Amino acid sequence: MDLIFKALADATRREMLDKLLDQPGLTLGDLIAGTEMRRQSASKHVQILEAAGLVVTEWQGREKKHFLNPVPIQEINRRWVDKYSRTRADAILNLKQALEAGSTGKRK
Amino acid sequence: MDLIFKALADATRREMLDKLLDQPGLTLGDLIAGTEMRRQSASKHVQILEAAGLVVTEWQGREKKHFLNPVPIQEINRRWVDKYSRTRADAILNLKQALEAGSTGKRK
DNA sequence: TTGACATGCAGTTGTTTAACTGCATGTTTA
DNA sequence: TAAACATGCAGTTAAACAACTGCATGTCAA
Repeated sequence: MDLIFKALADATRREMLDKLLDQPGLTLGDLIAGTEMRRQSASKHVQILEAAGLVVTEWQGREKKHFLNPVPIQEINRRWVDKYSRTRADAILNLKQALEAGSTGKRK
Repeated sequence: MDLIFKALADATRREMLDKLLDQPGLTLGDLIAGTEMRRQSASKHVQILEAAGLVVTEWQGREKKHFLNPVPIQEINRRWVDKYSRTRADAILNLKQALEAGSTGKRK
């Protein structure tokens, strides 16, 4: 779970996932096309995404095709985001009270 | 958006959010109770959570009460997770083909 | 009004991270 | 089989991060 959150914490990696969502099967070369990034940097990012299970790869000859795996993200949604969406009524009430008290987060 | 993902990337901070979900209004002292962490470290984490909008605070005298704000997490769900949950059929097909080809991600 | 308390802010240090360069390995094609 | 190609792996470096210590500021209670 920690690996997934860490992987998603980087904007470059989120952009990679976006590309793979639109165009499944891109190679490493495809992924860096149009960017300033070196091949080796992108490769490291892919490793992190693979370790988190967010990207699955398949070798075809000398090319490595990359595919987005949406399951871990759905996992986050199910096991984590849902919990906070179902915020209990009293918690929301407390938050509202804090906000309505004119709280700015700054000490008076 | 980047601030939210970065804030969620740390396990300590996710635990803080869990505590605030269960017990709205905890102080900094409450948050570090039972942990090895120093007050100052926890304070830094809270700053990061506040900057991401995940935590809202209210001063009551010399105490600072902390509240979870579920809105940014719901934002992530709406603007980001949904996109990957609605993965297009052909993308899933491509992924399945990659997996069924016995791909281990390792070069043959 | 003074001492205990809750927190903030500044600075230090060790670890992690992300970029790079250089070289190695396996694959296709002429 | 040799050259061009796609990628991997190792090592370096600079920036970001997370923990700490020490000191300052504002609040409560005797």
